[in-house]
Amino acid sequence: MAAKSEQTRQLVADVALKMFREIGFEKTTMRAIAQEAGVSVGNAYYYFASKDELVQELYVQVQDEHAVVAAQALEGVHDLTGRLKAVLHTGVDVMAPYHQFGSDFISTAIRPTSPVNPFGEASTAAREASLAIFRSAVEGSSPAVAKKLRADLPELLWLAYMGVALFWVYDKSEGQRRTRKLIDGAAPLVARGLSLAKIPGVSKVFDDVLGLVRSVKEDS
Amino acid sequence: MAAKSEQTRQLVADVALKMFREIGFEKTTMRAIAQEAGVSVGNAYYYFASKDELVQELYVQVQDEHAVVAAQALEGVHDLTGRLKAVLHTGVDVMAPYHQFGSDFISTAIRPTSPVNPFGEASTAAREASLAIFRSAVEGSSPAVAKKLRADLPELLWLAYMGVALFWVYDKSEGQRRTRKLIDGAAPLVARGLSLAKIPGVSKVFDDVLGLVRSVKEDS
DNA sequence: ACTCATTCTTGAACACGTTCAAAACCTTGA
DNA sequence: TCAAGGTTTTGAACGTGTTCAAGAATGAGT
Repeated sequence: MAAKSEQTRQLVADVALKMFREIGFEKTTMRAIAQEAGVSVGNAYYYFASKDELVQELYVQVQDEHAVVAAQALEGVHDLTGRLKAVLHTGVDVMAPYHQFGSDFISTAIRPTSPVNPFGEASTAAREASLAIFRSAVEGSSPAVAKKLRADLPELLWLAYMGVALFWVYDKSEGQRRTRKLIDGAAPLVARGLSLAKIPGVSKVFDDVLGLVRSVKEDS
Repeated sequence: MAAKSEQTRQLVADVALKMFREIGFEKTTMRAIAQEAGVSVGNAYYYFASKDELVQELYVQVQDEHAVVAAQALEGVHDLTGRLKAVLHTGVDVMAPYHQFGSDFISTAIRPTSPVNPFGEASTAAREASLAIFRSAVEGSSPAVAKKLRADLPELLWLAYMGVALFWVYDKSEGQRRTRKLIDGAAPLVARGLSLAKIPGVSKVFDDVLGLVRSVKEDS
């Protein structure tokens, strides 16, 4: 069976994630991971081409958990404000154990060549999963979001979520109180802002924003 | 005179910045800098506590140049759209020689403990200088920006500028065409969006946005 | 001119992420 | 049972950023 190989891989990943959580990114050296897992350094590299790939492992795991928890939190909530709050708060929830790790993570993730980069190739699956959460948050809301916004909104919200995550990393208040405050304040504002789309003067601006987003996105 | 010491410092900095520009961040090793400058590795570290501090040197220099060039470009331009474009385009201009270096720079800069972090302590001067540019762009515009927005707008625009810089780093189109497009599209939209503040329904939302920004900012 | 403290400079040494040739361990087929 | 071929594991070695004890150069006071 191929189980032995997979077992080693899992062992290394588990040990690494545990150490990331408990002592942070920098102190979790490849040598320390190997020693703690009872394998050689080279063996860890046989399964993970770089330390970054171990971070990627963490990223995927956190995203998966977010998908599950968010879906649960969305049940029975129908207004957009509530649905946004649900998705964002659960997002912060699943990241919480890694807060001290956050800055190193982002620093890694932001590099275009990193496997963890949320915009990059290697993270396509994780990004799609995350996008799907926002799509469901938007589509399931009643009263419904203006039709012309519905297509692009999930992506924009996801982008905003990246911003929230960035804010969270810098948030040194206890329990990241400020991030919670930001979410609670911003969610209703987004919902109200979107409802302004009915006002003729505003509608035009919205159209142009969407047009710009699309044109910049397509020209790649 | 203390000139000899300052001379060595400048030499190291100049060599480092030149190498950053020409061969990128990673290939510019501390050993290579030292060799090229004709000093020992330890000597470079006597003047710069870390490689990051050399990046900080670059950051400050680019900001200084931006201040000069932007002030020039603002002359004779009075509408907010034009002033925004001027500031943003010159910002991209001064960064241009470092585009390939950008991702490493941002990856360094985003770490809260880094001297280069634009939100951090060590960059206070550079950030203030950059903020001043946006303040002057807003204050000098006619027709004037709504009074209640005037205080907070520069900081928000600066934040948006950080976003533009991030976009620019990822922008692989030739000459960063897409970033230019984004600026040209976004500047008039911001101006038009702000003019909506007069509409009663919109005004309330604006107030709440500002309230949220302030409350999150103060609670630190 | 001669101290002596301060400033500047050196290069070996450390821990880190990463690589790689070699060894050890399977698994398969006869 | 054995040999062959593939998979997994090892640990020494490389280049990196960084540190530091030691030495050289400088300057101020006598």
